[in-house]
Amino acid sequence: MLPLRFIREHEALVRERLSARGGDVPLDELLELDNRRRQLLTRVEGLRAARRKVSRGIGQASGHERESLIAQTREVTAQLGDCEPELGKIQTDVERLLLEIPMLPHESAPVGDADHPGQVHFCSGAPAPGSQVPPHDEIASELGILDFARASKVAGSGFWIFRGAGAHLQRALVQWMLDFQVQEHGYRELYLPALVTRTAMTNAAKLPKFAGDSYAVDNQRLWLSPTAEVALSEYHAGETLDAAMLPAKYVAYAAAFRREAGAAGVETRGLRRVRQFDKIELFNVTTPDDSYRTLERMRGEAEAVIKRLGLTYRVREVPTGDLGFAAAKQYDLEVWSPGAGEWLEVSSVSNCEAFQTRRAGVRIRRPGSARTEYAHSLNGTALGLPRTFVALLENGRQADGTVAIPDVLQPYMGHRTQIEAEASWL
RNA sequence: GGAGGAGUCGCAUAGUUGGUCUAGUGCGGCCGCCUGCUAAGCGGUUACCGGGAGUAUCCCUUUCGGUCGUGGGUUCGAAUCCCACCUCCUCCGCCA
Repeated sequence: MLPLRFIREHEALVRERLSARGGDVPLDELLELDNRRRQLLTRVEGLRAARRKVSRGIGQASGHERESLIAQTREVTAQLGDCEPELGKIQTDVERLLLEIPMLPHESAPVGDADHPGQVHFCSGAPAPGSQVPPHDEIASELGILDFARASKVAGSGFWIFRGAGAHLQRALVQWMLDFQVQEHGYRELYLPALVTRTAMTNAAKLPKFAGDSYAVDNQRLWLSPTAEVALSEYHAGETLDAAMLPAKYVAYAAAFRREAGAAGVETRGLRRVRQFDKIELFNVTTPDDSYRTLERMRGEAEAVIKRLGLTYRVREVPTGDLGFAAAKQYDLEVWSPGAGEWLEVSSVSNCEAFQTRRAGVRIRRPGSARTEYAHSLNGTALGLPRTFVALLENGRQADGTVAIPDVLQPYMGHRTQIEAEASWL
């Protein structure tokens, strides 16, 4: 969240930056409440100070003097009773509104609405036109490695079951992607809980705004993690980190759960939009002056995965109207799906600056300095598994119907070079 | 799931007949003094959030309020009493 004082003191800037995002933000209501809050607070604090001053003498006093002092504080307490409840309500409301205000877009983020394609930053090569590749779900069912019908019996719509080489290929992807980030880019691997607290969800800025997009459990006390980013951003909550040890680089393999309410149709066919999917998440904690350099580095670390898999891809510099709630700047990485004839987002890399760390209380202290400041946090996918799987099937499909396995994955697949049709399954 | 115990300013602790707690002490950290060097010693300092004021753009100074796991309650007044919840520890039960 944004600091209230910053909003108050830089109202024009905040208005301008938020308008680049579009959408309604309750800024007027917030500022009005804050004004009232400060008036009341000054009054309440004055009364409390007066009460404390008198109250301190009661211990030593006795007799009439004591009675008189108690009567005085009783009077002050009565006055407090008139304004403290209102102050409490206002503070609750201010807090609630503050949570609804998104991160300010960075000045370098291209201005535009959600339908704006953004700026295509880099393209590894134009997709081959007029391709005859069937969509991934057809390829997969020919091979017998993917089963939607049975998955819907088990869990309803939005799920799938991998069989045989399909399951193996996903496992290989997970293993390789983790090893790659650890070995090539110096990441530390974490394994995280799939259930996260309401507090973690709120601090990561997934609540209250996006409550409807996630699954709640145990009377909303816990939530099924919609992304490993939630657990990762809470990992250092309440800690003051040594700035000399930064950046902290974490990689985690985790399932992500999303309700995807109302999503159905051609665009969601097959594996493209599902309610449970695996991904490899990158997360960095940095000093404020290093976060934009880190953003570029992380984009490169995610791109490297796509390159090694030999996929056609592009990088979108996400326009202000399409930024994530907590993101000041964001890159989306998209791979080409020849079967569907469209770009599929397989990664999103964001700099959230201090938006999450302020909520979670992640601070840093620089060597030799007594004071602390908020760290910056960045998250990125590298990569989302199902859509990567789609692209691998469609790009790797060979004339005989088999699918070539990328070189980097072969060691993880028992040195097989291709996937053939699975035989003898029930 | 059941029964006990515990949560205090980085760490360790003191603090329960409610008011001299403006939370003490030790360790660690930081600054300084002393000192061929180091160690020891001596002195000082040591959290976070928020309001006000200050020739101060979130730094700083000062003042006030809040924070003793979290949230309520009792009271003129709560670290201290009561209730709920959270976390950890011990034991029992159950379980991959």
